Amino acid sequence: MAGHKQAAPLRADDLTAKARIRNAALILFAENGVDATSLRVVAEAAGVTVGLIVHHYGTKEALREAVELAIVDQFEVAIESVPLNSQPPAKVVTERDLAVARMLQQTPAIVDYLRRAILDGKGERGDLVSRLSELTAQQVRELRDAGLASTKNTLGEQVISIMVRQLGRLFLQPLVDQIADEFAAELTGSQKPRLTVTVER
Amino acid sequence: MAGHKQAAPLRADDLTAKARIRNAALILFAENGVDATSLRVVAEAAGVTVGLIVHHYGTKEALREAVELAIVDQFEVAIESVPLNSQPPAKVVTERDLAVARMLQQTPAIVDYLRRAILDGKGERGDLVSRLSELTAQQVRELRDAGLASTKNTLGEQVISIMVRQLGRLFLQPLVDQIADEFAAELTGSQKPRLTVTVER
DNA sequence: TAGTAACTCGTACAAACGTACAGTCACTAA
DNA sequence: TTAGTGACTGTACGTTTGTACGAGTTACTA
Repeated sequence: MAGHKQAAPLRADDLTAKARIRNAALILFAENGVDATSLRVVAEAAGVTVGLIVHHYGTKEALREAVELAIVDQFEVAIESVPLNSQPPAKVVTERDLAVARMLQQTPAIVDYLRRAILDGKGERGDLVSRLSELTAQQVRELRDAGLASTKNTLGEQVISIMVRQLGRLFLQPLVDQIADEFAAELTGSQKPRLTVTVER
Repeated sequence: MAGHKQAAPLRADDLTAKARIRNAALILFAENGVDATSLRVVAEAAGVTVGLIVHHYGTKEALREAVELAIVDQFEVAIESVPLNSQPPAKVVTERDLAVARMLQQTPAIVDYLRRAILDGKGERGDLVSRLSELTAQQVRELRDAGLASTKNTLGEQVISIMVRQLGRLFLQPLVDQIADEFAAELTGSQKPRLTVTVER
């Protein structure tokens, strides 16, 4: 299942038109939402015409699917960049966390897209969130088999803990930033507040 | 500034058509987003025709404004339902928190709408978030004048702390719920996990 | 009672959207 | 060379959207 990924580069200058379309769509979807982004502005951003988008992806929904697939891909690549047996198992967890964090920081559009996806998520199986949860669950199972992750809590609880800790802070940051900007005059000198999200029970 | 509010009831059966339109819009905007909600479905939900919406509100943007105004109104009413001098000042804070929490629980559409508003927030002054921040700031100032709230942290920090603690949990809950549903089989017996959001520094 | 203002409806329209399709170009295989 | 295939363009079409507007109805006032 963890086959060799081609990793579909999200950042490069010489890409096929098909990839340029997908990357432009990710950025625009993340920034303005899928509904508010017309295929025409995607085409313009990618330097192609609307017809070509239809040619390559068929429908807008299929383009969205491709964008989400690319996002899951990035997560997989980041996680697999730290193999299970490469380090003392205690370090694998924190290293993988770091790799994902670096990936998200390098492609902030993914964070923005995820925020919207979770918001609009119809909770259907096959959802983007579902796929990421499954990915996380696999990771937890791996760690358990290696005798590392505790088996005291249920798998579901561990998955929630990981994803919410990782994503929750990123989701709430815009709220913090906006408020911080408005009271910038009174937040003298000190850096912007930081969030921590914890899951209990 | 804290004049007598007419409180614009959000839940009642005998309302003017104008109010029914606003309430239907709040619910539908919250559920599907503003862009994905056509004036025609709002009209149907309110039991009127599209023409009447235009007559009362002019544009869709103005209708959205009215919805947001009604939300801010609800917050004000909830806060002012616990007057400053009604109780020992130590209790005023927790009682006001409770009043707001009750209001949000009673009208969950407000929570959903807020989640979307923060997401799409263009960060402009006059925003919904801006207005709520200002409302919170006023509250904090009142408490400071009463000698209750600490003046050790800046006003901005206190506003962020209050709003994020109050709203952050509600925003992340759908994420937790969706994941919890998918691992329902493994979350045997135990209730759903609970979130806590804290702000540092 | 007459009149006027507000409420409500139904229709109409321009703009924007996603999609379909015919056609052009470049390149490869036979 | 010829036939064919995939990338790519431009136009066109049907649908849905927000908005405009005239006409009918109700309610209140003089």
